[in-house]
Amino acid sequence: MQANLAGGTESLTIPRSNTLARPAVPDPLNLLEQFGTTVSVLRDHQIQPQGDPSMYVWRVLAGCVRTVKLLEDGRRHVGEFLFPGDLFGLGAVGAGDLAAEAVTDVVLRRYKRRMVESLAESHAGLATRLREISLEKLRAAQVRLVLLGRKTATERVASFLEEMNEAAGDPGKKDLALPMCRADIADHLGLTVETVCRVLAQLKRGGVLGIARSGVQIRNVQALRMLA
Amino acid sequence: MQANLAGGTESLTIPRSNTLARPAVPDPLNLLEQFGTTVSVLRDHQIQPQGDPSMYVWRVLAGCVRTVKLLEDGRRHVGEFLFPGDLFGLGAVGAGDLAAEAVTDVVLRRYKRRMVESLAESHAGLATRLREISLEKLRAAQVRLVLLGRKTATERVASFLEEMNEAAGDPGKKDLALPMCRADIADHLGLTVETVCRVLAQLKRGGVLGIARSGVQIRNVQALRMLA
DNA sequence: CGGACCGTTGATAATAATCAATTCCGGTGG
DNA sequence: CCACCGGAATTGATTATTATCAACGGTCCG
Repeated sequence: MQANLAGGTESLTIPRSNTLARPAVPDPLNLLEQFGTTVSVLRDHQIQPQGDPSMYVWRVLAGCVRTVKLLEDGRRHVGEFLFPGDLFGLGAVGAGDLAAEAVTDVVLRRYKRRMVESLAESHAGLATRLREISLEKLRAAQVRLVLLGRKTATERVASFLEEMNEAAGDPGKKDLALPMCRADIADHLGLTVETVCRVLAQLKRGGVLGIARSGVQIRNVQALRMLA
Repeated sequence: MQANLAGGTESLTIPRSNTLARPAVPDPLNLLEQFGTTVSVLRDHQIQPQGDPSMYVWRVLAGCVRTVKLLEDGRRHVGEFLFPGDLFGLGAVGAGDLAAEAVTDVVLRRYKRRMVESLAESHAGLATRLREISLEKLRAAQVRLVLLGRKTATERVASFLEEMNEAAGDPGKKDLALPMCRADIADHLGLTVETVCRVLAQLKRGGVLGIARSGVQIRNVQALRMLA
């Protein structure tokens, strides 16, 4: 299970910006572009191993990435799902000794950490932007701490679907693709696969969702928000 | 429940550094010092309310602070405990719409957010330091996500005690003061007060701990580490 | 067409929550 | 200084939620 490198594929659309709208102003992250390398990784293959000193910072161009921590006894934790536009590996792969793996076939842009850091030293705008991103991730982590610490299984699943739906943008569309498998979702929410299935089934019975193999149809946005 | 301001109390020792050793080099955080105001807050009083736009960045000089999120239905989550030397409020009070409250009587140093940010713009060293701190908090949050998502009650309590013990420094001393009440610990670990008590009692029966009202004595460091 | 893997559903067990007393301190006022 | 009050801590009994164990169905892929 190693990363599969590939050249080519230079320009790709990046539909999802991981912070708020930022219209005309050029994103300081673009400063990195010229120093990046494009890398492709096949589905379920590892991008960066757990416990690595993490020489690189990555940006997702296409596909979906998960960060994973495997405990000694086999328990697994999925930290976050990353989509096009998202950065990871800023601090020990999103911080905390996690591995990064491709959920789907993935195209990534890779930057040398040293280079990113020296560039940030000399360019205040970039440094600020990186700090913003870290804080945004911190904020997200805090929200998830509440989720894992105090929410029920149903609330967790509902919150997850909401989050994925917002990440997908397109507020009109109610067909939500879920590229990750149930086990990934379970390990992300601190539940078991079975519980995730049961909650989904229950939401379906309640008319809130339609369920397909790799996605859901949101039939009642209101109800979902109430539950989350 | 409002913050009680107080002048005076200019210089205090700050025993705990919130990152790794940093010997002769002057900490860029000291740049902020001249712009800070010292504030005292009484035990259990609020330092900053939940949902505040958070005009200030704070540093703990003495005492213990908790960040708290109260859900609509009364469920409570304690984000982190902060000790002398620790910074909070960098992004919406440690990020994520949390309130900050004094666990004990507390002395704080307060800095205007705008000032911190403009200073960071012009001083790369400070910007880097702030980014380091954010990443350190992010790392800690990731570890806690695994804890809340995948660990048992016993593992959570053991991990918590270890963490507090390390934070307290002084690796020789085995008497660990716990300034926060059981409810704070429970809400930090995603458990109930009763479960925390029961786990502590069980650890005591196993000879791992001695228990006092506001602290524990660690009798078997090995065992505690195993459990965590 | 077959097989493996993922998802789903069912039955049972375990962990932690909830409900309910009771005890233990710490602080206060007599 | 001591008795009392009140909140926090502890312990016990029971319940609820979710995990675990097990079986089955469907679908995608070779």
